Amino acid sequence: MTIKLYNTATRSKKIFRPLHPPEVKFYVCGPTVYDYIHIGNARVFIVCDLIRRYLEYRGYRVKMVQNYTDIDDKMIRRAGEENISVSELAEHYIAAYRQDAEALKIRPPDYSPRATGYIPQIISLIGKLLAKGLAYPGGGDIYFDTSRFPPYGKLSSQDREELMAGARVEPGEKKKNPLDFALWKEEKPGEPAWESPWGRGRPGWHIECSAMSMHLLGDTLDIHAGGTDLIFPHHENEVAQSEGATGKPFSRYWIHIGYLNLDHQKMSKSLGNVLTVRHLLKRHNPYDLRFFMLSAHYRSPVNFSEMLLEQARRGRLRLQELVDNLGHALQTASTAMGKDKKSPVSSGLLDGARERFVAAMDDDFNTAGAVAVLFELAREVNLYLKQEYPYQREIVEDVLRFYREVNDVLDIIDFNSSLEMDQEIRRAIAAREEARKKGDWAVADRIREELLDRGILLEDTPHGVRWKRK
RNA sequence: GGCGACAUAGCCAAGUGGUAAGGCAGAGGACUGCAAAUCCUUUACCCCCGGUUCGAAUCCGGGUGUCGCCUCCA
Repeated sequence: MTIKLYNTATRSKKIFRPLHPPEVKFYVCGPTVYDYIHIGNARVFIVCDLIRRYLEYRGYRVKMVQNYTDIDDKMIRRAGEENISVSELAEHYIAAYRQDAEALKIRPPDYSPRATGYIPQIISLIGKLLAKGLAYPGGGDIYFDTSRFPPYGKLSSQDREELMAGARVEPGEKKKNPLDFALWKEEKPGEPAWESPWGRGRPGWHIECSAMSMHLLGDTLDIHAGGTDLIFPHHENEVAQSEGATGKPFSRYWIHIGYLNLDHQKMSKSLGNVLTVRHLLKRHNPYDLRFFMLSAHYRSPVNFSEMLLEQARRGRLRLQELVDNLGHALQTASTAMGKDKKSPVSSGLLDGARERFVAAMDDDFNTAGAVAVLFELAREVNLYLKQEYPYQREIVEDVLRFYREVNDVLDIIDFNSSLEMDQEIRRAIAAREEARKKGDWAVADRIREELLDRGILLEDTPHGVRWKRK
């Protein structure tokens, strides 16, 4: 097993070696549940799910944790605007996230902790940092003292001095140093608060991830992932808190997923160009969205537009067609013994494709390369379907099995797209066949048109009529 | 200002030393009653200028351009 992955911490691609193979401890920074997730969020979650699936495909046992941030400034502000409690807001958007994720074929993680469910662990972690002199009280808040943690800035390759120069100092700050960040915030009127040894209050943003990941996965994770914008300060701060408290490496690998822009612009509330998954799924197929995401490398920034999605849709259709056609071929395939040695589809061809698929994916999850392999194989298989008849059941099944196998990882093809043959449609098709036999093209074409209007597309193959949803 | 990423055909996109995968769109052809699907053929001065090398899209230096982070944005 030689998967290579790019580690943000070392800025290089290295062979992946988890601490205790075959187990992989994988933590993903999940959504702040103050709104519906947008297409950019979706990219992160789709990619992380893909990484998990691929690691499992390669024999690892992945223990995956993805949190919900259900208490922070944005949550409080939003709840205030909607005039509901923070926990009501959280419940609503957690449920919404689950629906969206399921629609996008994102498998649920093994654990989905909420920050508010880990207050005791957070308090104990802060206590440890205070005891070690890495944190200090400022007013009723508790801050992490970045000056006491020399490696600060290592993950994001930032120099402390430079960071200091660029840092903004708010008036009325209770920090000693502009880079210090809040571990615990003193209670403010009307805001949720919990008891702690240093008064009522709530956790800062960064501490929750450290507390939850270490509690569920242990002091050292194998992989920690999130969007690139989390590198600094969020992940830098997590490293400081966690390694400061335990003295052990926090995560062996850091994976950061590139940004998704909308018409070359960052999505933002102020520009009013936020595209939610919910909105997109009304008009688009989830497989098309997934295929779009996976057609570029996860680290490169990608642009999103209706036109690009349409382009992706047509490409994906090629693979979908292939699988549909194979399903159709299976209906007439013979069970003749022994494979035709001269067949363009030999088991060697499939093994070769699998090898190249794995090689691409092993190389830092090169999904674009992996998909290309599927296209190349598709051409060979189409050639077989075109030239060899009757089809041999064993060959058709082998190919289908292969696509099913890789699709367990990528999930870009719908294997349940064939539908029940409706009585009425069956009759219309039979009537059309009758007309065609008589050479009555006008009637045949009219029936085809009528079915097309109803979304049924007919294809006259040399081996019988096929129909599918348009 | 600091840190970092990226620049490959009309479009999307792989490719880290040996004269450029794959997809979309386009053109031509085959198949078809016509379609659809499919197959075949076809489309690249790899941003610019230097350097290293027998040889560079790929390494090094410089430039230009786009973008991200440094503001609790995925």
